[in-house]
Amino acid sequence: MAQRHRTAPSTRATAVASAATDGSAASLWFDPPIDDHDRRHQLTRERVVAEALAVIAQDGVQALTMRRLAARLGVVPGALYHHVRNKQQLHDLVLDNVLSEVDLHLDPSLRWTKQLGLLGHRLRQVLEAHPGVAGILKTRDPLGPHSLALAEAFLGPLQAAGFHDRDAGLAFFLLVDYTIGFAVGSALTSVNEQRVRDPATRTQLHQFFRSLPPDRFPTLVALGEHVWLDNRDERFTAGLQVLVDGLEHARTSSSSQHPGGRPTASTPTTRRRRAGGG
Amino acid sequence: MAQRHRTAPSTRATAVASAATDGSAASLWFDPPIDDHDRRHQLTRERVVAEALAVIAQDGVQALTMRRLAARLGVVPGALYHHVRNKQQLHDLVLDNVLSEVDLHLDPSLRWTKQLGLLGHRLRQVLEAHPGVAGILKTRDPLGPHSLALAEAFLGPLQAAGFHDRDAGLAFFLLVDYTIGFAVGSALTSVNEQRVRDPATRTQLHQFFRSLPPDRFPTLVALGEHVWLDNRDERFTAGLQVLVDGLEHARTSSSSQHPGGRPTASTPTTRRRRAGGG
DNA sequence: AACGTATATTGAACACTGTTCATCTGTCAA
DNA sequence: TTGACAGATGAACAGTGTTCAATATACGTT
Repeated sequence: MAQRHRTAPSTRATAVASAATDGSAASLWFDPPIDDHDRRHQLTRERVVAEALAVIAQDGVQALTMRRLAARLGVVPGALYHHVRNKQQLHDLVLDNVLSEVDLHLDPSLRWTKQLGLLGHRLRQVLEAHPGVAGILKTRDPLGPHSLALAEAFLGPLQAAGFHDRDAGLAFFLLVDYTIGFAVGSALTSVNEQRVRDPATRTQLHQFFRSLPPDRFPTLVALGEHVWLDNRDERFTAGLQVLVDGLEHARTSSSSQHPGGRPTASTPTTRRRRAGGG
Repeated sequence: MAQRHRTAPSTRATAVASAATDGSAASLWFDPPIDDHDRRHQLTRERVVAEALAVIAQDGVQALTMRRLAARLGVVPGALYHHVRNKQQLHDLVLDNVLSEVDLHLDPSLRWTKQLGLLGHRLRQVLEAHPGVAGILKTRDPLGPHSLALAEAFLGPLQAAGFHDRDAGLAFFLLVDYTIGFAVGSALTSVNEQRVRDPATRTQLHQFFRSLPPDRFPTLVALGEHVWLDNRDERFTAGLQVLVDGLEHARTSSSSQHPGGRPTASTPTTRRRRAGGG
């Protein structure tokens, strides 16, 4: 009787994973308990990766442990290694899976600056939707298909805008380094993504900044601690805008005449107001 | 006889750490062997941190293990916990120690863009001199004194240049997020700092990029794999330059009239060349 | 229809990791 | 000389990633 509910072997095994929570009431009554028999093919790489994403979404990437993952799948830890070479590969798969969520479709009629800004925002949004996943980028090289597709999406508008090989590459890295650096979070200053929402952490930092000696950190104290915590969205948006503006400025000023030089020259007429005093 | 070589307690214990490899020949001859007696006060927090830095410099931050660190110090693992609360604090101490190497001195007569560029380069240089240490920033909040001093150093020229509170904060984050994001390395594309020098990795990536399907990644294949690996220095320099240019552009165009809006508006006269086709 | 094979899973183990704590010991002060 | 005390010890605990012989199962073949 265990044969009845076998799904078609060719379909994506994600269907198997969602079989228990299927909408049809029939499956609720007639599906045998999964734990009894038929333990043969219930584990798939997709199911492992999906559950890994669930663990990360629930308790962060540091909680993703082979044993815990195996326990959630109702399986012994060693069983995972038949579907995943090691934890590093699991990380790679999770990362590529997350990056696949980035919508790469672009309207070519938009300005290239707008297109790049859109991509940056989408990438950041996806990365921050899976807390901690961006941290994987620190350890692993993202050379999965979706990573490369993302790179292609960035490079397309740049090349179309007139950036040549080297300059397009540099601009691409600038955008991506910034976006990921931002998403990885806590870059020298901000607090970890997971902790930034914790009210205890916020009040703790509040007190911390109020206790700083103003003589050693005058500007820091003057600007206040809100710079640290508030408005992550605004921070990223403003930064990305400045960055794209800089790229546009670089494109218009340098027409790739200096192959080895800097792509942008300092503006000739530098009218500095209040440049002297404090 | 074990009393002779005790250094003055008030001096920085870094001197103790480098006593064995000191330049003076006298210490080489007259210093008694450390391992015999006098195990009483030979362990200090500074010695622990210094040895941790040595381990990181030698085998990377992942090789920094309490047991290994203890073994190198000729001590049992539990002994470390009398000088360091836990491994997180050890990371914090290491990080702050590294950041203390950043030279924060700036010539106020220089343009503010030049000052910020200098700081960015110095920060990156120090971070990449200690491979993997930048990765600590992913996990820990850098609120040590040297981190804050670094923030102060960035904020000073910005404020002097005319950036007001919020804008100065945003610009500061932009610079620091980018620099650290770059130093953390391997942002979506590049290879880990430690691996990028490995010739095997390079040829491996070379073959990998040559094997890519050109129909799916036309721009990627056209640009070639040299974009990935070559000239990290140039990548950072060009990116930082674009970034500072964008900041200057933002400062001159927006005179803080829009408190909630974007600091930079898109250029009104958009002359697009080759904007249509690919 | 029964058999043998291929294979996913098991259970246990190995070598690690960070961390704690009762115990011991060497040093300094009284 | 004695006491107190701070720091090092040794051992243990719980947890980590990973490997591997043995097992049990479903499938393809005969």
